[in-house]
Amino acid sequence: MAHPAMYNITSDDTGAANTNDPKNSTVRKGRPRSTKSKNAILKATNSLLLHKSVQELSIEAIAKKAKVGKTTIYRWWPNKTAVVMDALINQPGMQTAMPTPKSNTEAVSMQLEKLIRLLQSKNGETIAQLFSEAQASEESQEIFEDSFLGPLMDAIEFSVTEGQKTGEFRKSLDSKTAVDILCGPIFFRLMAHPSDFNDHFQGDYPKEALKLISA
Amino acid sequence: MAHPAMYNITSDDTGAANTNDPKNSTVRKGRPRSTKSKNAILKATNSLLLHKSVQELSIEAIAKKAKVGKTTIYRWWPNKTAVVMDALINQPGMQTAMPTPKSNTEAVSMQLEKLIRLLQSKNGETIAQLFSEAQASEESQEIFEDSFLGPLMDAIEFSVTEGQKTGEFRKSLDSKTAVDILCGPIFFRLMAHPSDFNDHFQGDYPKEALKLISA
Amino acid sequence: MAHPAMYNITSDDTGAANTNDPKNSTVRKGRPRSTKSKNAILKATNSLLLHKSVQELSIEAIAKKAKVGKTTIYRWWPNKTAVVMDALINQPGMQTAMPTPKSNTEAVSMQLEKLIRLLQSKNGETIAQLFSEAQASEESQEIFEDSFLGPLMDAIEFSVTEGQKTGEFRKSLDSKTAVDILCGPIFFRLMAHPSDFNDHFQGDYPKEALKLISA
Amino acid sequence: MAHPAMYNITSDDTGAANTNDPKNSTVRKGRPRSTKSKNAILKATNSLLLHKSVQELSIEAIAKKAKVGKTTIYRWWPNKTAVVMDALINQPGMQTAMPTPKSNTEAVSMQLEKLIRLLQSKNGETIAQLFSEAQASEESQEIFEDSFLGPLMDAIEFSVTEGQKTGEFRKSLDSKTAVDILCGPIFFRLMAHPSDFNDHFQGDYPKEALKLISA
DNA sequence: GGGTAACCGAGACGGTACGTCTAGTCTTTAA
DNA sequence: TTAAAGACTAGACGTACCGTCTCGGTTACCC
Repeated sequence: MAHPAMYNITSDDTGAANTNDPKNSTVRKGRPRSTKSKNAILKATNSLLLHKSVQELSIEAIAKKAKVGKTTIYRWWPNKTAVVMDALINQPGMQTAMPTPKSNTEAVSMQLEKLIRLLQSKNGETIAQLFSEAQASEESQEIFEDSFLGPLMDAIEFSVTEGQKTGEFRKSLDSKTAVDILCGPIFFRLMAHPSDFNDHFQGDYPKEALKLISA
Repeated sequence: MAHPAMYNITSDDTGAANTNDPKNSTVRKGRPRSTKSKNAILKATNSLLLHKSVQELSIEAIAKKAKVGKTTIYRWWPNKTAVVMDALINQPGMQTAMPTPKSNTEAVSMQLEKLIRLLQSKNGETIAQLFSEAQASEESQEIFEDSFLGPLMDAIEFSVTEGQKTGEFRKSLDSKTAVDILCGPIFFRLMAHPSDFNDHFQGDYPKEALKLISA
Repeated sequence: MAHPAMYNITSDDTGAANTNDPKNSTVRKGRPRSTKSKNAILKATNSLLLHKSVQELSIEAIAKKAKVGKTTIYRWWPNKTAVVMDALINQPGMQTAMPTPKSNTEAVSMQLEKLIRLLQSKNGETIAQLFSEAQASEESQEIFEDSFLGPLMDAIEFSVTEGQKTGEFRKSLDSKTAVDILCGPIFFRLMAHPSDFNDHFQGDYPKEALKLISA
Repeated sequence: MAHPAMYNITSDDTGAANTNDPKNSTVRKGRPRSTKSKNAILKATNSLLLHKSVQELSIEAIAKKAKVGKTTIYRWWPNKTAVVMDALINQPGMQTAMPTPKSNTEAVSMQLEKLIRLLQSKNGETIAQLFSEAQASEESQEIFEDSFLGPLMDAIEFSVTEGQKTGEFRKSLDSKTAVDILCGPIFFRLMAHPSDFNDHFQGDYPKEALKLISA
């Protein structure tokens, strides 16, 4: 992963390296990355996503809208998926914290509900499209996994294994399979029947899903 | 759906209209569709899919490989998804019949096993890519739904509702949700962790899945 | 020139062969040429020429407008130039006879006036475009020469040589050069400054031109 | 005339704008036009014209031969006519200067001879084809007029009016008509009887033509 | 304060593929 | 045999983006 900024989620790439610590081994010479340009790019991307699908989006259009050179985009993100991923994550109200749960059952339930809520928003469509982009290229796959799917699944898997230890969930299930059983139907419905997604999944599914894995 | 051949699956479009029945109101005038070209196109598509993803595939490349004019492709299929879908379905050994099951439980089990087997082959990747293409355009979505996903899901849903009537499966589950619960994890793993797909899903999943919906 | 109808001007190709004389050695078997189609093609061509240039015109468009198969056109005319040439000539009021002139001077004058009148009509533009088409292909060149330019120039050349014999025109000029001198400026202005064509050429030019060659 | 380079003849478009004058309001941003590509395109065009007519020539073929993207051609020239015109003019030995004439009669004679010499070369055919292209489209017409025909005719017209003032040429002729009379026959023979062009026109015509307008 | 280095915008570059168009040919049924 | 209909191969059209490059300029750090 040679890209300098690694398109990672929350870090403020800019300026961080140019601290006043003269011993910092990663002192950056030259003109620092422009926060203005970065923000313009992410903002333009989000704006374009309101009317276009990820697939319809072009780097060229983003650059034009953001009044930025194409090279500036390519310098910091390896491909479209990375830009969109970053734009998505940097939306306001994206990193809402969860209240600490009382049990692992409650934890999983809350996590599923959060996921469903996320996918029901306008962003749901975009995420489905990113998931799709990921099928086309190894590189996009990795980004989607690292930035979105991985953390999400890891958190759920953690709660599941914990719940298995406490006896809340049955141990016969492989924890990874359990996560597939919990999350699979959600993504599947999102992608296969997007119009039905909101209808039935609202409050019902998490409860139902928990039954599937509870002891 | 204005396309003449409607990219439908098994029908032999050619010659069928020019029967000996002179009263046939749909007598086709003009030169009939060339079976040779049709086959060349489907064959070329399958051949190219061995080394390329659906997204990398281009109509131009298919036309070149099949020694066919681009217009001939555009005349009969509305887009790439349709061509690939058709090519996939017209592969040898694609329409294998299933033995009649003894119970609805067995029926669902067999259907899931068949699906998993299908997705484990080289075609699995292609299907995942078609599913992805479907996210990008309404038109592709429709084709994928009509030609692949719809029939498959309908068959499973039928077995599920039958099983609910006989008491094999619990009635608390909406039949559509049940299908999502059965199929979702399969597709999810295929797309999210393709490398793990073969490992764990072989024989285990269908049994496990059945537990989820059985009474 | 293997084309059966030879796209020649005035002959009524149709029916002529299928006379009632059974001993006619050139009896045509099979379905006779359709006069209806022929007329439809020529009419469609003329109609399309009202809004399009010869270059913009396509065989396909003519066939469609005339409700005729493309093959029917290709069977009887070798190319677009031939069709347009034929359509032009078969327009009503195209073969107006000239009154017999009193002198060769008058003959040439009348011929030039007729030519100018012809080129001033809507057909003038079309003729310029046919002249242009002729530059692109040998075949079109031949058709334009045989059907339009040749006869016209021959007639003028005849009058010129006659006039040279009678002493009306000076003999120092090669008769072919004389024709170039008489006609060249007309065509040149038509093609180089079409907008100025009508203005100055109306009645002036023939008189002026005659001075150039008169003894 | 929105095209940046205006396909004009002799100017060296490249770099010219980036002079050392810092106040130059037309500072060129971005990567400058590639002289290499420009030359490759013109060279390829000339090379292809040796074996093809202008009409047979395709932008695609030029791009391929010049190893250049099609867009690079479309960026700088509005159409095929413009490219060919530019290629023609940028040939070596195209802008040969004329010796200063002693009289207007001599001037016109020299101009006509130069024109005939030009049209007798391989370029003659190409020019006839460009003249033809110009009949088909308004845009091409303008380019041909501005780049070739206009300057040529203006120069001759100037000599004619001068000659009329000095009494060398008769004043009864409108100067524009005079130019048509001088040049028309040349172009007419070139286009109507290209095979006869070289034979008769060599040295005879200019003298003959001058008689037509001399006092 | 001059030098060096990485950044920035703008936009041209070689390419690939798009979906449309037309050419001229071929293959069928009907007249 | 010709006509009509329309499918066929072939290939150019002009456009849109791709990811790279090449300019003139800017903004930091370093000596």
